[in-house]
Amino acid sequence: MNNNFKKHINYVLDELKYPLLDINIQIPKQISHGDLTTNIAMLLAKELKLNPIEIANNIIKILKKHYSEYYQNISTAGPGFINVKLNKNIILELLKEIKDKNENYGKNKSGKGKNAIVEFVSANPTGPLTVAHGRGAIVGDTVSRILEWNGFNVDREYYFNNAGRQMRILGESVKSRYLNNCGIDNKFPENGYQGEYINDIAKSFQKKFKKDYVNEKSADVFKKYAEDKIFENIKNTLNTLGINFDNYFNEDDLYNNKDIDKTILDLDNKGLIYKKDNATWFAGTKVDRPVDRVLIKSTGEPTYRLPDMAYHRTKFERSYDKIIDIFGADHMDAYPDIMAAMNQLEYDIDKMKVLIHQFVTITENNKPIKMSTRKANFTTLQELCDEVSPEVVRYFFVMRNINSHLNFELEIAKDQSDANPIFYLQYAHARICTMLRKALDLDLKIDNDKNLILLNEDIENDLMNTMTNFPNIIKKSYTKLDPQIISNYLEDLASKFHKYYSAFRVITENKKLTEARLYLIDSMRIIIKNGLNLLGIIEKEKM
RNA sequence: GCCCCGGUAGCUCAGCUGGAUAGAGCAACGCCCUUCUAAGGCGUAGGUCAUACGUUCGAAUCGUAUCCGGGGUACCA
Repeated sequence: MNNNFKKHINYVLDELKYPLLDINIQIPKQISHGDLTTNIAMLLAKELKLNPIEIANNIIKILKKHYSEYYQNISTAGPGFINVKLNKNIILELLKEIKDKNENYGKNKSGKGKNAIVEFVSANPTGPLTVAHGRGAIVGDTVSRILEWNGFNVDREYYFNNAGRQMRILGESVKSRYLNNCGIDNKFPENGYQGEYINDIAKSFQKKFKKDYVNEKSADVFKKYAEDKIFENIKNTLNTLGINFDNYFNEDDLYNNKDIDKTILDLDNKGLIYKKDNATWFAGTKVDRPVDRVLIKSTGEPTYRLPDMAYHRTKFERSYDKIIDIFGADHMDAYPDIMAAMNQLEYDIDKMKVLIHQFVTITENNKPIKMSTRKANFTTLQELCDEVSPEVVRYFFVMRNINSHLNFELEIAKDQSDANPIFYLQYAHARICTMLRKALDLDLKIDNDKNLILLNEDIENDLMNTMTNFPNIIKKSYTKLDPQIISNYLEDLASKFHKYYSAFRVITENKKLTEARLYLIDSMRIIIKNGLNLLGIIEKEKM
């Protein structure tokens, strides 16, 4: 309905020869203010230097002339708001859409025929995923789902590097533990990975190969073995959370197919490359970046920035219409250089959007747990999923704004019964299902749309307004690329439902009213289900 | 130093493309289960929206400055 109101206002502005400003439609906080409201008259007042109330009255006059069948009431209020109350039959038509579209209700086609790539997790296979990775994983997957609901074809991509120093240390760490376990004294590598999982991998290696490799000079065998084991572990964890990648992109490919060389060459042709102190530099300062950066070290090894640039190029070359990266705050510094480079290489960087999520702090009994893959003390994402359910984990990571630090109190997350909003949503869904089951037992119809006009309580009107706003919420979560919008909406909807449930009985002696209300709550069931599914959570029919 | 996030009720957070009386949950206190699931609802109490100045008819929301917390600032990823 939002959209119709917007269209109508637009038409009126045109007829009145007012400037066509961006029209902001809202659902008023107070029911008494009507179903929809706009502040357009006040915006125009500023523009035209006229009295806002007068402008509002002019708009209302034309609105009434053309569209009176849509609105029960149109009025101006306060400093110049235009409030409308919709005609009942308009709302009811919108309500019927919910059941018609069912599991597709809320989806739109704005991204139809367009391809999006979402890169997330991208953890190198040096250890199990930590809780900190979890935030990126879940935000990335949920953003992908939001894009899909808005019609995009989405590829989820995981970028990784299985070469380089960290991986070498990983191999050496496993080798050292293996030798120890075989009774051979040796020195553990400096900065080696100390986690218990290293020893687990070493033991598994020993079980498979016995003492075959005690005289092995290189650590490569161990590295490869560890990589496979760790990737298996990572994929299992992601699978637990319902996250599946379409593509794993190996950084190594960029070397093999010469993309790295080509990127340096092309940047050089733009005059952005120079040599200094035996290293190859990117002249960031020429393109509004604060400092120049080394792309190839004096040792001949590239820094991470270079393959990152070459990698992002492939995303543009692969013709994606939308390119989204999910990073943790610790990677903050790299991407503006990459954007600058892409811009210089004449790619349309408006297609690219980087979402930076802030840190996750894990506390246990209010004491922070330090997390480091290299040190031993960290909580893995898998452990967390095992302690609570994966669904609780998903919800926890999405219900906070990604720009805010997330305080993950283990005690609360482990406690399934308590202050956990996910149960509030599930409970609403389950309550509806119970009523529907009872209705079926009583041979009542839940699809009878003949008596919907009887839905006349304030809270019923409020519910219908909130429910039919769901498609707009999906659009908003897309324009803002913010999963939190969905969870906030669902909590609002569930709260209204629980109030309704307490205040009114659905199944009563009055059959017509009962069937109208059943129709209403079944529609609500669909929205809660769709919203939860969008967040990767399966609805519960019983609790 | 510079860059990026955040600072809203005792705690955890919504609200931030300026709008009508700043909202939830938890914790506290008091009510509501003969009636579709009390994992719920209702009520009470709790606020200098970090601070100051500015823009505006109107600022939690925008701008500038300051303070506090987190992150980044490598020829590490």
